[in-house]
Amino acid sequence: MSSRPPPADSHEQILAVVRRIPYGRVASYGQVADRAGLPRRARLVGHVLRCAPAASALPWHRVVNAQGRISLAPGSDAYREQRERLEGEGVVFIRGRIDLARYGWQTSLDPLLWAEP
DNA sequence: GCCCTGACGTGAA
DNA sequence: ATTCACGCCAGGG
Repeated sequence: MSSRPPPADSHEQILAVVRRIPYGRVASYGQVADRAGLPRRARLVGHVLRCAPAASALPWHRVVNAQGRISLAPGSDAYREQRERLEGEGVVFIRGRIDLARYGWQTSLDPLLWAEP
């Protein structure tokens, strides 16, 4: 058996994880890779997303880098589209950054976990 | 085949 | 906060 999943499977795994990111939340490339069973393959996630058609139903915009910043050239069309999609879901940008403690997927400050009665 | 680049991450200085 | 180095590896030239 292979110690590593074949490329095709890796792509499917990554896409599957991205599809699971909830509305209004964001996940980092590393987090997606991790949950896809591909630790330290953050760059592969970026590559897969780049190859993925923008017209697909994939919520690619919910994937940002570990600093809560959009990893696309600031000012580019792609950058604007990702930011607009996220803001449309209620995600707030502060000086170009997203507070991962609040909008990150499955973080300790998840409002659902700390919700008061 | 080799070399460089890149939608990244982490840790150290 | 910023810079540097290293790990990882698919594609393109």
